[in-house]
Amino acid sequence: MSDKSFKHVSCQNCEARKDSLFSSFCDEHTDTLNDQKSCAYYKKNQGLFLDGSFPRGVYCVNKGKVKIFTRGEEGKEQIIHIAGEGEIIGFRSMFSGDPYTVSATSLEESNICFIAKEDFLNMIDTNPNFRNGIMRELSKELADRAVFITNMAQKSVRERLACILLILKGIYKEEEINLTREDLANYVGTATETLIRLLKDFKESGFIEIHTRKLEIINQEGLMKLAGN
Amino acid sequence: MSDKSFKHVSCQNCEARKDSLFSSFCDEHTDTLNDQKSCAYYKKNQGLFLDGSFPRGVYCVNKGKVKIFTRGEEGKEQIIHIAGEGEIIGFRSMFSGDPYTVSATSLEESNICFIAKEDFLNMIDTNPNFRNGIMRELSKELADRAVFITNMAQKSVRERLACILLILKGIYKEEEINLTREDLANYVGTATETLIRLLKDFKESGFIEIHTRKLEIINQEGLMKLAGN
DNA sequence: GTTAAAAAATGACTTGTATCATATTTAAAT
DNA sequence: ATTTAAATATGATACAAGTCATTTTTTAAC
Repeated sequence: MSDKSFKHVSCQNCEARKDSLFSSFCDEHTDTLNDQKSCAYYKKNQGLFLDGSFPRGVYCVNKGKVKIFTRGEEGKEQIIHIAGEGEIIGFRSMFSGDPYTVSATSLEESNICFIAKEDFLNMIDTNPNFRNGIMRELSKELADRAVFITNMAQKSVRERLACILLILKGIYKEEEINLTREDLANYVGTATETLIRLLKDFKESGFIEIHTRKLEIINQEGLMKLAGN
Repeated sequence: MSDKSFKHVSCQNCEARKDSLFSSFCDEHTDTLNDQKSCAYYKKNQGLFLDGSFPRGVYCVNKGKVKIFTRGEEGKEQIIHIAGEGEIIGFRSMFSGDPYTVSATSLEESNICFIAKEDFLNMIDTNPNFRNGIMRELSKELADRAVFITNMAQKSVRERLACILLILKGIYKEEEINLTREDLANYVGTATETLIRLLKDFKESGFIEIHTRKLEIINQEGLMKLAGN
């Protein structure tokens, strides 16, 4: 609604920071971060950055959700990751000097802060703790993507949907999962029609409840068994 | 053959180092590296490390090829990457303290050096150039894996085989591609039988020549067109 | 050189999932 | 409230690719 109300968040009191790579910052570093960051409101489906453009800095999600995706040959999206509160976005591209290889778009009304490239790189250089956190995060994501590749190669769409719903449960926590069928299909890696049929099936099997667009997981155990990892 | 003949390679004269992240090392650093590294011969299909075990250091390929893979639910391998000369293997796990999430096995007779974790981490801490190289490499691989995921989700097996053959061309250079049909299938993410049928088809279409087990690409243009990225 | 084992190849069959067409519901706009 | 557009849902059909069974070829072992 009111853009203004969203705009000014202080890093010192930021709830999201506690779950972020900035959580280890001392008071002094936090003050500096707060001075350097700018904060912006994003409405639903607003782009943060586009594949091919050059990175000017990193983004940190204060509130909301952001999809990270690539586009295949015919322009079809493949969602690689959905970032929630506390996640830093786009730092992979900080180190290479190359343009973005993925795009990022808000999935709902979001409040997202921005840190300029030079400030971010300066943090990396001067704060070994932070740097280690970033490297750990890069490694973790690399591992996640190896699993993702393996799931794509070896699991059925049905199994992959179970996997993704569990991942989404971790992101949406107590909230209901709120994605278009198309986005969900583009995350699972299937056709929208197939996804819709499977959701119906999952509902009838008692795994989920469907509240119009929103999904609620009601049998996590069952999904885990189906997902198989 | 003779294990001994393989064993002692000096970093100073190492051809592979020129294509590696160690290429920027000054003479002094190279001498230190040479003192710290140990060198070992691996016969074909010998494991370097296994998923689940704890990393003690990193490996650097002097000669040969190494497959990096995960295992899916029923134990089927999914090859994530094939490392050639000059590549450093297993550094992702250095930063997290977690066990390996992938396994690594030599694909042919190989000569592979080893650098202990503490020595490697010390290089990272004291050599900003090297550290930046490592971070750039982590980022690059992250980007590669996003593309891999998208290809898995959106391309046909036929298209994926074309992609993988082009990647292998980049790794094997002028050598013929020398992988078992099973390994190749586990890279493309398909059944071995399907892969064999497609290879025959590619041969009949004039894309490749098959010399028993070894593959030679004779129409790179055609494969690129088929692969579509 | 002969034998045994592993890898590669081929055939027959089945099925999961994509595609295209169309209908219905929900959300947005006037 | 009505209209329009977007999202969701369902049905019918086709085919890429998996699975299982069997044969042939290659490699390794003795």
